[in-house]
Amino acid sequence: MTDDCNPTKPIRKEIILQEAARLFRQKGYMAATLRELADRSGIKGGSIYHHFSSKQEILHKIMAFTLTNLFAVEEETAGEQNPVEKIRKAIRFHIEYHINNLDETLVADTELRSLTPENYREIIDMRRRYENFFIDMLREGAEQKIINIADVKLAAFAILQMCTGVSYWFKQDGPLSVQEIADSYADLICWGIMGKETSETFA
Amino acid sequence: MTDDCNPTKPIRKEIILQEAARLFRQKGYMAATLRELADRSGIKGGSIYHHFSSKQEILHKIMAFTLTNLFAVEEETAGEQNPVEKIRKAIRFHIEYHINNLDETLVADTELRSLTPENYREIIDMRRRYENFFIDMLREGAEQKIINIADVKLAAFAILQMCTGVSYWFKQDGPLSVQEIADSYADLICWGIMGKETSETFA
DNA sequence: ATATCAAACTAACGCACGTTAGGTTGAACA
DNA sequence: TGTTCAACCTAACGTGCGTTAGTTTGATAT
Repeated sequence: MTDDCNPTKPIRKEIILQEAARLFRQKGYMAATLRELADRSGIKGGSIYHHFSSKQEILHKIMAFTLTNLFAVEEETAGEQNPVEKIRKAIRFHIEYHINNLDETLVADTELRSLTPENYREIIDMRRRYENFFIDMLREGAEQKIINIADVKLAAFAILQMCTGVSYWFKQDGPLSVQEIADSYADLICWGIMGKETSETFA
Repeated sequence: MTDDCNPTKPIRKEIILQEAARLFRQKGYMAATLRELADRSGIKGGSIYHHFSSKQEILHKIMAFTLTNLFAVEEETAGEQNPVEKIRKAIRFHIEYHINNLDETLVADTELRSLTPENYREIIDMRRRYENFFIDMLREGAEQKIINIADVKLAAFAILQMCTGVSYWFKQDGPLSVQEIADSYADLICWGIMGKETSETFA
């Protein structure tokens, strides 16, 4: 009987997934080759197929894993009654997860068109469920007259697009911490460029 | 002497560019083949090379053309003194151009990594100039204490990301007009989800 | 010691791609 | 009528890709 906790056993598979996310992010799924992926993972080209049945499976695994993790936003915000505070928490979680998983989240966001029809349907469904969670939060706030936007669906798309965008420009050696960025985004979304204090001061 | 205004003369080249933007948007630059592009343009595969020297040149033309047109935002907002109104005008122009040129703008936004190094340098420079225009507008507003954001660069990235995102979800048969969408985005960016009236009412 | 099996290797397959060379067409001009 | 030339076609080229088949390796279990 082998030791299930043997750390060398399932590691190669995870290295491949991690390197695949990095490579797919840099070059795009189509331009990335399995030979380069194998090289970065420390094995030869054909050996990828001992761990995965196809290039497509690797992409699908990355995207499904990422979206599954993002659904933790539901537990993360479960206790919050105030709609605005709930949205703030969700935004913070979304941004922090994206910054902590730059490669995977960017791939999940940009490579939908590289999925086979079946995989596409599965992933787009998960995406829609995730979007709907944000739409529902906004709708709740709008019904309670706490937030004031004309079209909750449009606002949800706009907000998610904005927040997901950190994966594009964030660099590890930047001056801002993850929390600072997440808070800046949450403030911007809640109060706009006019800011909370400004709005109150002016009125 | 031929008629320079002959409408059949330069048309094929523009058809190819237009179909290329559509095709690149749908499948991505790498996954798009010149044979399918030719087919959609009404000619055979090799004939593309009578109009363009390479697939790469087609991509570069689309991106350079799009970014050049976006710089019209400078003239569009030139007369405006109030920083917030200037930003509103810029946002409206950005969004309207994106909606009116969905394919080209999305390609220009997502295919940077498919450019050769030289083309990449050229396009990324144009992009940075465009981003700087927005950063400068925000800085102006911040210096005049009219807008209230901690990090103008971060805010500019976030705003542009949000606005560029319309190219991803906009459908021609949707219920909202271009102006309604542009105004909703401008309001969201200026006042946040709390809205202008709400902020003033609460204070 | 021997058998087993996951993990890796090597070498090749068929295919589709970007690109090229050379030929065909048909309208414009002399 | 004959010449020219842009626009397009056909057929092929070399390349590099995802994938596969068969083999080697080395640790573990009997």
